Amino acid sequence: MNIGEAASRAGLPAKTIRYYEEIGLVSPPRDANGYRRFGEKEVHKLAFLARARGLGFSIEDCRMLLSLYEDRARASAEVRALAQRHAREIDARIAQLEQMRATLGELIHACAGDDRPDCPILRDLAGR
Amino acid sequence: MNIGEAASRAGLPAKTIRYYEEIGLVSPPRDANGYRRFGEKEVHKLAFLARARGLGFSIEDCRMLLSLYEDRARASAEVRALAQRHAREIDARIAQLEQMRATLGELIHACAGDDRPDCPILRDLAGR
DNA sequence: CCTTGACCTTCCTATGACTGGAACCCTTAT
DNA sequence: ATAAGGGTTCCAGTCATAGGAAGGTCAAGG
Repeated sequence: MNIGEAASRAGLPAKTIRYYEEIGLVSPPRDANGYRRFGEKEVHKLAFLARARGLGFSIEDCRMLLSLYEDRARASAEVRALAQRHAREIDARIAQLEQMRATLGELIHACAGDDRPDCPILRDLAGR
Repeated sequence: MNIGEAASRAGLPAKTIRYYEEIGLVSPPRDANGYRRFGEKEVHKLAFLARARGLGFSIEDCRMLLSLYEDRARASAEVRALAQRHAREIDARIAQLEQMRATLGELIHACAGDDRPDCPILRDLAGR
């Protein structure tokens, strides 16, 4: 199948698939006309990537996960460690966003939000 | 004062301040030797930017906030609306990260993480 | 006076993970 | 013959910086 069908089956834009080829995540063979040819295996790999990216793994993590996936002898501990490291990063990002959100919430709460110019949000930004 | 001191007072890298000048967020005058000269007002503005960025506002939001800040007649409602829009975006990002985190947590939980090759994480990524 | 070291300047490149667009080729149907 | 709807490459842009090279400026010390 061509890139368009592979894209819709894997749930990735064709552009992204070309990019993944460029950085060596996939290497579909070419037809005589130069078109990339995708088999089930490649589509499966692309879907794997789409899901891993959907879970927020970086491209380099995905590269690692793919190679672990293709290594039938690897220990699940390695995958688990990678996932745990990633989970901790997500936790940190959530914590940071929640901190922001809390501050923002206080400011919004304190601001009358009417047509008068006094604004605690700007007052806070201007210097606490 | 020169850029170095302005940077440490505002809590921003000098590189970032040059960038902010490039995109028109600040316009410090120059000394005869070509050095940027920062007064209290500019440093204050930079600190304002640092705090707004720290709350996750985009550069364009910051530009807006700055111009609202400098408009003594603006209604606080406008600032409040901007902050609320931003808060909703943060909420959405938190929700997305929490969704990821939950899935990841389940997978990690299901994975023995030992030296055997069977791994629910990879099995899930490979296709549910 | 000269040098040293800490500043400052501009300009160019890179990041991550794509996205958009131009210019051009291939295939199929009308 | 042509038009539509694929495909191809290559270049530029995104966001908000960070890193580094090459060179100008300044105050202090020998």
